[in-house]
Amino acid sequence: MTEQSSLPFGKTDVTSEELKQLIDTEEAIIQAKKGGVKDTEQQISDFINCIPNLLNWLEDHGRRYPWRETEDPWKVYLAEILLQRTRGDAVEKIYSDVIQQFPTPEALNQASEEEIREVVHSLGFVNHRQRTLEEVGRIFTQEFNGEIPNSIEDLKKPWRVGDYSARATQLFARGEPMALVDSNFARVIGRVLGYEMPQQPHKSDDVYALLDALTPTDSDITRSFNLAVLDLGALVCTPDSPNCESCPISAACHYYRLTRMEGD
DNA sequence: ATCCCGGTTG
DNA sequence: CAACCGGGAT
Repeated sequence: MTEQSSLPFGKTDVTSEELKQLIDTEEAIIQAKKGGVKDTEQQISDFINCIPNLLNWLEDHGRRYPWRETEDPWKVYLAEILLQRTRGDAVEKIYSDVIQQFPTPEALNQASEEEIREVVHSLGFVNHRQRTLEEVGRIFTQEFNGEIPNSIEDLKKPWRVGDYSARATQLFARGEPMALVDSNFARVIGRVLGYEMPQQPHKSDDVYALLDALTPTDSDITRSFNLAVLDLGALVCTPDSPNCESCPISAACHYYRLTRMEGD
């Protein structure tokens, strides 16, 4: 059999015909129009046709982080907390230490404040992180019998665990199809579609509606799709000087067409 | 929906 | 000195 392994990137070998069965194109068009996307039907169609390229790019260029090699909800959840407003490379340096020191919610619950502060120190946001982790240990131990909750709502109970971290856990650990919205994601989608992003995209219901519609409703493809957009934003479609020449979806990119007309 | 916060690192 | 796989408070 050629059954593709799910980790680290999910399913990256997909045809655009398959994708069209898994994407709510009608809804995506409706939502895209709200963001002022020009020539909407064609733009969405072009984007979907480029997704296979995007997923192939991920297979070759995607970042391999340890939290992408597991579907253990605890390890994924901890990683998402550490990754809040923080570079992946910085988290990678301390990640194994965190997992070793806090292999379970109970272990975290037993840890001292100084112990927690020390291990996350290099990430910054030390006060945030300390309080969050303390609450995670206490709440998961006392209210959930040491288990990792299996709903967005419950995952958000500890202070400073919001939609992004909770959704990311359900997506990467439980395979629930849904879109993530972070700064990278918003920038990439905004540029490609020519969608006018609000100032805080991760709080916009419209943005979630658009991205949830665009996200393929298959566990392994949702995974690859989200990781691909994330890594594209971090490695190629960077904030100030995007490297459009090496972008796998420039053929469908509204921003790229603009820069070609102005530039060089 | 808007404003503010956070702290190490490259 | 901005940036970083956001979130709380108002």
